[in-house]
Amino acid sequence: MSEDRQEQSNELAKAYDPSAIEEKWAAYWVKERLFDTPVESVGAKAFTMLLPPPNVTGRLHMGHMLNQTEMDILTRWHRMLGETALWVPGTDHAGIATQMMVEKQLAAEGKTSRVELGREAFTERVWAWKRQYGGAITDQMRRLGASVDWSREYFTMDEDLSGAVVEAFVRLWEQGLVYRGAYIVNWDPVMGTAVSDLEVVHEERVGKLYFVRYPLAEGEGSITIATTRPETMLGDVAVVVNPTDERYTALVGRQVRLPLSAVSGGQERVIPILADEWAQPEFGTGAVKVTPAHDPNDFAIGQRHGLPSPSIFDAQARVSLAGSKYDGMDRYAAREAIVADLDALGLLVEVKDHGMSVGLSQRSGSVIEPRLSDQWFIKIQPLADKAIAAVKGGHIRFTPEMYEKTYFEWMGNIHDWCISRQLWWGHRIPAWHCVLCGTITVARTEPEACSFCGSTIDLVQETDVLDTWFSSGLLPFTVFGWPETGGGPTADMRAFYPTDLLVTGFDILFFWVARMIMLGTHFMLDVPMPDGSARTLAEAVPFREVYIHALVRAADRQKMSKTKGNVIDPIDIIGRFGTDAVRFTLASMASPGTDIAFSEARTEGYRAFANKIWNAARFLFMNVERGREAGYAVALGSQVSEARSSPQRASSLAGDPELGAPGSVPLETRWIYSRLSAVAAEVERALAVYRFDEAAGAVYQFFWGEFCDWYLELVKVRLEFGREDDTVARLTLEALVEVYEAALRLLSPFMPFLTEEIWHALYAAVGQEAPAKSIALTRFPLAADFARDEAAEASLSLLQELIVSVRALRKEMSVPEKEPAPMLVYSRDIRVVELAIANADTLAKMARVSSVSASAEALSGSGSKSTVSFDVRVMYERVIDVPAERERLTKEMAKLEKGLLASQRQLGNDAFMAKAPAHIVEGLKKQAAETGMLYEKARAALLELEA
RNA sequence: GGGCGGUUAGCUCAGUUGGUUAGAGCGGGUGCCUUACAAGCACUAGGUCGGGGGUUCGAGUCCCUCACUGCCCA
Repeated sequence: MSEDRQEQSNELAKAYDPSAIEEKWAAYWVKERLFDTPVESVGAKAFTMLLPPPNVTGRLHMGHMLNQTEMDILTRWHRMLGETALWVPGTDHAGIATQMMVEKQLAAEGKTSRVELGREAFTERVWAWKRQYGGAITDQMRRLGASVDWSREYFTMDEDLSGAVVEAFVRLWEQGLVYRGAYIVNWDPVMGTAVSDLEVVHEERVGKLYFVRYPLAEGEGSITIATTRPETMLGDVAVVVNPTDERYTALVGRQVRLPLSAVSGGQERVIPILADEWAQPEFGTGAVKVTPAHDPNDFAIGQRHGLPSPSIFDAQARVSLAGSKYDGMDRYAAREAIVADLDALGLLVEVKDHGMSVGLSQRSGSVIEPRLSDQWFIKIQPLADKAIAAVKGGHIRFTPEMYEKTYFEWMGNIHDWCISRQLWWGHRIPAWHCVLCGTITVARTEPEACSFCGSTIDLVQETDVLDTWFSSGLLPFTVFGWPETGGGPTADMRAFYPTDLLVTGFDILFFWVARMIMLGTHFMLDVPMPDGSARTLAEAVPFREVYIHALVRAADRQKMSKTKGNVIDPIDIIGRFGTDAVRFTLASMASPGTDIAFSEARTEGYRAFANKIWNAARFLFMNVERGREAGYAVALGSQVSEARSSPQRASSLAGDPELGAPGSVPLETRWIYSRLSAVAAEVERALAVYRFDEAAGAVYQFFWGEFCDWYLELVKVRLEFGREDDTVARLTLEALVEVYEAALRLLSPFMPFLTEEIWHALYAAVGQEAPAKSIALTRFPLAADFARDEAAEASLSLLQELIVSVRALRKEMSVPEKEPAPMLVYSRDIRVVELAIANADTLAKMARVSSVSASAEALSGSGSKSTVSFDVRVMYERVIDVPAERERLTKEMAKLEKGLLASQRQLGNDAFMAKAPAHIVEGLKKQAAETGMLYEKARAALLELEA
């Protein structure tokens, strides 16, 4: 057995090597199904989140990693608080992105195109691709250690989710909230589909503004119009001028001949000159052409004036005009040809450079062609109204709060949502066209007959599919089994809806967050509560809180992009520093509202932190082993130590007479428990408001700055085994292990791998069976688990001040590192002197002090240092560097004087004295007195130096 | 054009409802291979809080204004 334990305690390698431990635990968590959350397991409180589903074509990037790190920290934290923490993973079929990818693949392989393949074969091909490669991103998630419930993993085109999509669509249709019609939409000519407004990105470009003369149909004269798109003139139906524009008043009502519009050798078309508010007198010549089928504004003008809307482009944005010489030309080739022809005819007046905003397809990058076509829309206002009410009513809270403004801004100006896509990969719209009568029948399953004429043979299913965001907008309830069968909510819905929190980036605030709110409030209001009562808006929302995180940028604050070549691959960076270090970096840099400039230097620092944690464990194991050799067995979690249960003599500042005496709990142990309590409180406070940076900062500072830098050093003098009475050593060892174990739990949501590894090793080292399969299944440390001990904190900070003062003095006096020197201490508070004397061992170890003596009088001058609480002198012969010392003292005096004057000025201000709260005045008085005292001491020292 | 942010140490960022002498990490300087850790330890320097004005007993924090800068929407 002891040999076993020996092996166990040596289990930790000398150096921390993340790659050696992370994959092992990642696989273990998945294999053991530690984070599965069956509905039967739901306790009193559930904490539910949905993972923003990555595209099935996706590869993990830093944004995912930030998102998942934050969600995982929260999930692990809630789970450790004893709640049923459910985090649902899944992937999105990502219509356009996936179809585009497979098409590219087909092209690269030189195989037949999508069209040649045919719809059925093509979609089968996409499925095959999905089966083979679609798991890449979820595999990467597993590697990150994301504590999701893999048993609930979904894909948006799974059978049940697809069924829910059909149900949602049909209900919206039945409610009159879906309509179909010919409208101008954003057309992506590369993908050959309509896209929504949100999928169009605008880019500033320098184009040309062409001035073209249109001759009047009758009589002499012409009107010159300005356009950025001369090629669309083939579809012109009018010229408009502003009604107030006196230059053109006489021309309104007359007609022009449209140049180049003749087809098959016929006549040029004749179109009217009309007055319309939309024409801006200051733009170009003040006269503009109207092409209703290829410009949304022109379409509106056409509607106002009852004009026709001839389309002149096909789906690939090629001219489609039988008999025209431009027929079949690409839109840009047509532009060149038309401009050349106009020039030849003397109709091209001028060409100017012109800055303009060009709409590009988010996915394919092609220039959007506004196009008149038959599309399906959702009448959005009724949904938006509820979505606005949900946030206004406080049923959904945004963090940072300012995103509420953005949300309202968008919701207030929302347009109907074009939900149809002319793609093959996606949820096919459940509508059937009757070839006979043209009626559309929308149904849950293929209808037997036309709903209008009853024809049973000529029904053709709609070829369009739904916008990807339609199905993902339904996820908060479809993943829990909506639509309900039998009228009531499903068991999952009862337990998990509404979800508690959504963590996401602002880039999908409108795409996804807003749509979930609209669709969630719309559909879920109809689902009764578990007790049968009607559901209120507060319970219909898809989530109660939204936390919007920042963008991860490259170190130089540039946006990461493939073209710039500055993309940081998380898998690569994980390979170099370990997942825990990368997670910690992201968490500690995640302050709300600020983008993260990802810094490798920081990651390096947090790998060092991981290494620190690692080495602290090795120190611990070494001492556990030493204790065992001396006959002590450390027990973990089986007993509550004295210090943990109650602070001792909370009133005493210092000078505890029993300090260090047999049976008492040493000062630094009381202190570390108190600090542990404080840091647990801080972490809880910070995580509750999504301040990952503050939470991470707090555990970092505690572990490194307090536990390692002070506690581990301080206990070294206590851990002397084999004495006649080694109660102190035993108590200390026990506390050491207990505090460390608690610190591991505190750290584990942030650094799950490292803490898991050490936690198991720790139990092995003390020869106990771990109380859980994973540290993730233990309880999170709470402030109340450990006693705050103000007295111990005050005493220890005095001791720290003494140590730091002596170290600084030694350095100033160039005392050789290894040479101990005596110290003298003076204080008006006798307890301070007693504290120093009682802790002479500690001072010896920490500050190389050979002896501690009390001074009867104040100390100043060379070799001494004063603080508000004490004077201290290091006794050492040395040659004083007078100029250096003079400079230091002069500088110090200047600083003190400045502070002193500032506080005196304020204290002399009657208005301040009259109006400021008492504690501020008192504090300032105390500060002024202390500063004055230190100033006097510095002055005395300077005088002595000059003497 | 409309809207929302940001500007604090050499760099990257914190800084709660206005309150006592503005913090951290990295980087810099000096000294240490101190038996957990050189991926470490100790000590240390470094800031007119973008400019100007205002409110207040008191402003990094609130208001106005200017400059620079980023993002979203049209």
